[in-house]
Amino acid sequence: MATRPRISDVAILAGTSVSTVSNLLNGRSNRMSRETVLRIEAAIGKLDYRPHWAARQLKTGIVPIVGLLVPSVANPSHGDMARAVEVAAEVRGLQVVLGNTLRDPDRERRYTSNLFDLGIRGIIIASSPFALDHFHDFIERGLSIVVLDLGATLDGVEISIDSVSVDNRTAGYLATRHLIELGHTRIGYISGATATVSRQERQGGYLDALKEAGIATNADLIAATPAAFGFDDTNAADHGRSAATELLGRPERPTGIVAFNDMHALGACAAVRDMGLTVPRDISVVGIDDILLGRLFEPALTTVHQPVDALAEATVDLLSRRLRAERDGEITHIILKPTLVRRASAGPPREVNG
Amino acid sequence: MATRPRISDVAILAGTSVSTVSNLLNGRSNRMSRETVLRIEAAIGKLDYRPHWAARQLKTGIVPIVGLLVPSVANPSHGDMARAVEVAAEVRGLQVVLGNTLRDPDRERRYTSNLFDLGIRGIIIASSPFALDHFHDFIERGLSIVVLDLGATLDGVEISIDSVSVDNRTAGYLATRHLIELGHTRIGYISGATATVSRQERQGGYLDALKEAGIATNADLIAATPAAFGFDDTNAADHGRSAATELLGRPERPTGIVAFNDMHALGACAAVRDMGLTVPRDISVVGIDDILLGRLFEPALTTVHQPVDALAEATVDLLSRRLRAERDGEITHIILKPTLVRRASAGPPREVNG
DNA sequence: CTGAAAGCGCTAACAC
DNA sequence: GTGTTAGCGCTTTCAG
Repeated sequence: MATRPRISDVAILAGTSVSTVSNLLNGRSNRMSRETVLRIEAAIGKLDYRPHWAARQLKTGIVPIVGLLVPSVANPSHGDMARAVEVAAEVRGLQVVLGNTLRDPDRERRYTSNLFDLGIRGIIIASSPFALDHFHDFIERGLSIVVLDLGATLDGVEISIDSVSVDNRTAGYLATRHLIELGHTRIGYISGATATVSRQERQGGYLDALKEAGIATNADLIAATPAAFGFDDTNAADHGRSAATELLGRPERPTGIVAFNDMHALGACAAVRDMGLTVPRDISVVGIDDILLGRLFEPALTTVHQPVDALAEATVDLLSRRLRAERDGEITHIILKPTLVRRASAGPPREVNG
Repeated sequence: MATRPRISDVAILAGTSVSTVSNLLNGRSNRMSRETVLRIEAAIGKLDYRPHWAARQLKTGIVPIVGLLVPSVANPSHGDMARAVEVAAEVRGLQVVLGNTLRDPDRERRYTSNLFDLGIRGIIIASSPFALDHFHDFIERGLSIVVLDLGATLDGVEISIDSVSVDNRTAGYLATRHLIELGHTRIGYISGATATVSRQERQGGYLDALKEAGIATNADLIAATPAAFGFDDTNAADHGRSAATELLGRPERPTGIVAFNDMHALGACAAVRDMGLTVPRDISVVGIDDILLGRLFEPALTTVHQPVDALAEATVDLLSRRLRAERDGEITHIILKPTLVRRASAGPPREVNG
């Protein structure tokens, strides 16, 4: 187990001092001659020297790691988001540590606290949390947070944390308008048990589209699983199935369903089948997210695409700039546009069909 | 931004010395009086003192973080595994840092190197790698590795790294025997482009079952996507679909298909539909893994269950004991038993049916 | 049973 | 443009 080279070894080999090497390492190459730079670089290469992060951290307080809090990576859409975040972080020399919060504020806090103790000063919350209060003291102690997947408002008030998200309202709008354009007039909206901001927004877009088309909204066409149904993110599809089953059991059932997300949509398709009906012949279903699996289902899921890679990229960029203190003060909200992806789960309503 | 309490603050408040506090913190409470212990604990509680990890690491070289390398968390089965590993690690006070390797040895090495530089000395490789050579120098430098999802042998030779896996051979056997018991005699086996150990093992179990039943094996009934088809883990279902399409296009096509994993099985179901056939009426499909999504599909996937939580638990336990140097020398291979889960994607073959 | 003191490897004043 | 040096917070010998 060869002992690793230290900065002093580099200095000796390069025939210079430790601080000069340190200066170079920290981007202050202008303070020394071109030749010195070359000598030091040669020495670093020769010794395969890598700075000791803990030692550096002890001094600077900085760790090249960011935390990523997701409800549950077991949910394919979060898994995909985690993958995208990791790619974006990697490019910037950051490692990602993962935490599944199950949307439990206690877990969120415990995780954040653990990460904070490790010296981590940047975390990404990849879900729209119910509230952010429980992070406030960490923020005051120097933690930077970027929320991924959240509108710019929380409970109607402007939030004071950087955020990146897709335009959820437009997403709900596009999904709904697509059904309207296909000829549907009785369109339902389903979601799971968790009252997230994005859910409200998507529902808002659904209502917008109906209004625009002059279709009266109807509370009977909106269904969500009850809170008692359990944790939404691990079993999102079950939530969708349950909500859709309820919706379809009501009088004057809809001919088309907009689901809060693709997993719910997939569950809704299962519910339609459960009743002996067919998608899209009897009931059309449109999801939101565009997860990979949607293409695999029969029928392939019509959905609204969320630009996952771009979202992740923007999020990590925002966070890493915060960490490098390049941006002080001003809160940034980045909102990306979703796009409709027409596949096979939505078609004209049956009445019009025949 | 209140400055955090240090060990000396605790010592002062407790009316003792820094080293005594440190001794207590490091489990050497026997070196001091009961009273001292109490006083120190009170002080720690009062100040809400938490040791500074970087400082500790600088001295001890230990970081309470383990790395987790998966091919791609975007793959639901890996996502679920990552979730399980994280839960197991959390219990032991360990954080998990995530890396998607895409099964690229270069990426595996780069990741490992990054984590090593951070002081991380334990990593879990949650996939059966092709080879482990590129980890050897890290192991020599003190890295502990546990491979999750790998048999005890690699290319037929006993591997010298701790491993935990399901009994892949039995998994393949159970899936195949199920089809045989249903009356199938022309049974195919499909897998993706990556020649992992687990794939070979599962295929071995498939062959075992055929042999046991006195059914001649037939190379025409085995299909895998070509390497050129691209990365298996992100698009596992596409691989399954492609391999199944090929298999079903051959003369004397099988009446039942065993897929290397559930994603492939789901892809195979899609392939069956592509041809205008029905699962399980025309073709039965059995997967291996038991991912959550399998229950959602129509028909619900018959599969072989892999005890994910137990696997993760065993893996983290092994690793954390290595890290605490509780186990020296002896290599451990833990192999857990899979079980068949009968659902709806496999039934009697059509000939027997009518 | 307790405490003083020497670093772990690095950074950033500050002095030359 | 380059080098000296005082710590960052902790652990751990080693003396008392």
